[in-house]
Amino acid sequence: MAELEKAYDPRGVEEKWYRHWMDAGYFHARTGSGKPTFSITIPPPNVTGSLHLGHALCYTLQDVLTRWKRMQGFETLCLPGTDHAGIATQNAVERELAREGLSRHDLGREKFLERVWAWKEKYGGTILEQFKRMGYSFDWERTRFTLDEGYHKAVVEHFVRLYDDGHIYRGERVINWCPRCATAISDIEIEYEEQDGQLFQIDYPFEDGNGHVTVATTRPETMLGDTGVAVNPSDKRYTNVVGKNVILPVMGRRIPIVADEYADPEFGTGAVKVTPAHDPNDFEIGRRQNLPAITVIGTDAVMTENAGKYAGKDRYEARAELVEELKALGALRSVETLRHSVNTCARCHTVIEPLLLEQWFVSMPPLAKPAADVVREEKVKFFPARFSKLYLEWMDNIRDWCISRQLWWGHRIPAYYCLDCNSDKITFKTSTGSEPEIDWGKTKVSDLDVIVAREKPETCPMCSGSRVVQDPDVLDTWFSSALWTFATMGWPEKTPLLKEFHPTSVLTTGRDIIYLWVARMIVSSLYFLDEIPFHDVYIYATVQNQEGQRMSKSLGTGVDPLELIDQYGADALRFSMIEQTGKSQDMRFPVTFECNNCGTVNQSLTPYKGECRKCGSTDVTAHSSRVEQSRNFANKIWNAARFVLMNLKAEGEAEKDQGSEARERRLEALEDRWIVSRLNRTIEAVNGYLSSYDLDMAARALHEFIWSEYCDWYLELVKTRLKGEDADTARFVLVSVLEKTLRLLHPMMPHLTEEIWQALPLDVRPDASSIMIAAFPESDSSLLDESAETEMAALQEIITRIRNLRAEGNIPPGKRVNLTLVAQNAECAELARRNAEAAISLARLQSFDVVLSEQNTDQKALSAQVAAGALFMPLGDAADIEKETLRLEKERETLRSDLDKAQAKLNNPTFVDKAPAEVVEKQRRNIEEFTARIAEIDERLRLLG
RNA sequence: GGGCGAAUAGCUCAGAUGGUAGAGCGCUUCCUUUACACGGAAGAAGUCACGGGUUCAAGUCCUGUUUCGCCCA
Repeated sequence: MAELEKAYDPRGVEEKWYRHWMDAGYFHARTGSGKPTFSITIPPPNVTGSLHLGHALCYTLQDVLTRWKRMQGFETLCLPGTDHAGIATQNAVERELAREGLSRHDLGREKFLERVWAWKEKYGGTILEQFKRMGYSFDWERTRFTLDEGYHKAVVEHFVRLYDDGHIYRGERVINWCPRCATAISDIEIEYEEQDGQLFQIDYPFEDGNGHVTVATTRPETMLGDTGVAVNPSDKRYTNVVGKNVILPVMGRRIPIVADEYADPEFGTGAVKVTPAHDPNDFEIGRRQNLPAITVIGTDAVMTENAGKYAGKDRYEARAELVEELKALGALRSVETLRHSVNTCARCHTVIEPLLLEQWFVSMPPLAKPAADVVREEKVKFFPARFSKLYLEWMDNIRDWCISRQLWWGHRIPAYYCLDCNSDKITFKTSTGSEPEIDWGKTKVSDLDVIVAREKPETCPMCSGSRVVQDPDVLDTWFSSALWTFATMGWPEKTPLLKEFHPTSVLTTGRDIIYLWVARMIVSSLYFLDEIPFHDVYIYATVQNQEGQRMSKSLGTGVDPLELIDQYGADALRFSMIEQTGKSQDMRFPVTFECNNCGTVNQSLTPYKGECRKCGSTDVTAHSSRVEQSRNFANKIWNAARFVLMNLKAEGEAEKDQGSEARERRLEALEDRWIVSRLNRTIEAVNGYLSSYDLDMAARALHEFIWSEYCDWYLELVKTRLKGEDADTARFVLVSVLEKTLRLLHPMMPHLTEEIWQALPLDVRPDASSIMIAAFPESDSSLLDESAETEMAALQEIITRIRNLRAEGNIPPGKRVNLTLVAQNAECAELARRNAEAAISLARLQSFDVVLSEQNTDQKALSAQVAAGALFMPLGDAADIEKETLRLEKERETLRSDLDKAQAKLNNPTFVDKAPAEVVEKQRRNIEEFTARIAEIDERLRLLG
């Protein structure tokens, strides 16, 4: 066994063990093992992604659960993968093209897709490689990508079956259009942003010239497409104008006033302009009232030819000019500034343009019902539970889902059109090439005869012609992610993997994608497999920076965990994140970066590159007091292990023992019984907390046990014994507790625990080639020892109080002093005598006298009360009488106040009457104790004179 | 406008089922003692956001208010 370094250095160690685990195939889940299974399909990060602390938390939690279950003997699958992320990835590649002065249209669909695949091959694996540095035990042999061949088959199957079952339809709706991304997006991919805007009130004159109605809008340019004005049927003000016409200013179009419930009499003037082509609500009004829809803004956010003289102008330019014109016409009644929420694209924050376009939709309500029920019936459980309410509210008010995207990167919709059968309904571009190119913008797809098929038809089933083209759109990325738990396992094939590992055990994810993803996975799994996709949904905390901003690439607040790993090690990062995850709290995780080149200190680096924001140097050091704290913890464990190993080595060879459990039960020494009892309580706590996803509590329990009990007390208590006759037992307990603790800690700090564990003598370890496949400890209640814990607490109090007296008395650390305990009773005296050696050693005493009554007490002494009695530390002339007097008086003061409070309670008849007997009894004991202590102090003060 | 969460030591946070508030960092004093200075010992520090209520007893339960964050419309 090599000599361990004085301080733990994670570098090298982490890499070494990770490679070892990979080579040994420990991460790989086997089918047919017959063991109970535990499975996770990790939320696939975007292929465009690079790791930030939010990911680090999410996947660390999953790795902890996975490692824990694996050690418990489950056949464990943690399946990794990435998501093709339609818009994000296409954007990234388009940006790259733009730097070459090209657009995707310059390349054409096929060439562009080649570029994206090349880009994916180059950068798409980055985040997975970063996961390896975190130590995640994912089954890399089963890594999936949402666009790989088998997965695509599943997506097509998904679409075709839903279509055949009548759940997918084409339709014209006002959808959310992002002019910058040039695609439709779903309702939940828009974000509301508070912006300063203006509210315009515009007069629409009656066609008969008698007055006008006033409407209000924040988007005046849409008025060019108005085809009506709606008022509430119950609104008395407008009863007699319903059915009359007004003249749309500027356009001069005659439009009717209609009665519709949508108009809110309380809001504004009670009359609303109706623009069916540019507002989803207006679209509904238009349908009900038979109003035409006139599109005045195009997909490029430029006014169309229907916008009259504003045709060809940008939407904002048109707005400004139109407002001027209305002003000149006297139709502009008022303008007020208004802070209102504006819909923006969640990806690029461009203001969304609601447009009337033809899209593919999934009709959600019938699908959502069973998915809501499984949560209501707690077949799928949320942790924390309150998130199920959020889920149910959304599911119960579900709307149809727009699934087509006008992108090239993604799963192309498996819908085909025969050019011959539809020749009269298709508009062709005037193309010079031989192949006729369809102008999809001018072709009304819903008029075409459609063939939805798993594979492209060779010939048209109607006319047997071979000129068949595929729908140009691709599917929403979430449409494919919805299959993640089972498509990754081979669905639609009935694979053994699917049979054994689905439903998965738990989904760990952020609350921001409960709707986007969690809900849709439940829907799909129920629909296609008739089973839930996962039993539990564990929603984890959002990681924020010092200012409470969410960590995100686009905000520039993302912190690359690898910077922290370089500085502190992966185990330290893992542990510090786990220990800080709360149930309800978001998690602030401040990190500062110091540039070693220019000295700049700030809280972020250049996104993606990890460069100093000022000088661009990559020689940057990350600092985080949180991670540092866990690094210190790792070092503490390392050194405790070093101490244990040194002492084993001193004997020449390890302890041989027959059945450590049996030996644990025969322990006699207080500290042995105590530490074994505490360990078993910790094991119980850790298993319990992990079961309920309270990983932070589990981490805290381990931290407390290892540092404050094993290191601070057990190691110290055992030191003298290691030199004596009982060294053998001491060594046994020392090493067996350490060994179990390492296994208990392994899921959180995998590398460190493996490194130490492998250094332990073989005969103190379970029979396993790696700690990661050794059994996870189970609590043994027969080893819990209440009396040892009580006695130890008394001993700890005595030692702490003596140390306190030493500090008060300014006694040099090396100086041994005499000490007397006047014991409360014979039992306490016995306890103290039993543990005299420990007290002498840990409190550095010359002598420790235990007596039953105060006799010949040196007048000049410091004193303190403990549960077992009163401690006296004679100081002779060295005592600082004045200081001690002051201290005693202060203590007496506190005691009196405590006494008064206890007395007041007991004087209250209702308290004595109603409070539980034990609570009343405790107050009685308090009074006795406080009174005795005060008397004691009075006596001391008298002696001190 | 509706919903959810948060407010506890200088900072960041813990505090099942109500019974006199805890940790880490920071701070003060002492210590390089043979596992660890990435350490040890001791210590100071809190009207538990605010107002009502329930209760013998409220950081904890109920209710209202304020501030902050997030979600939905």
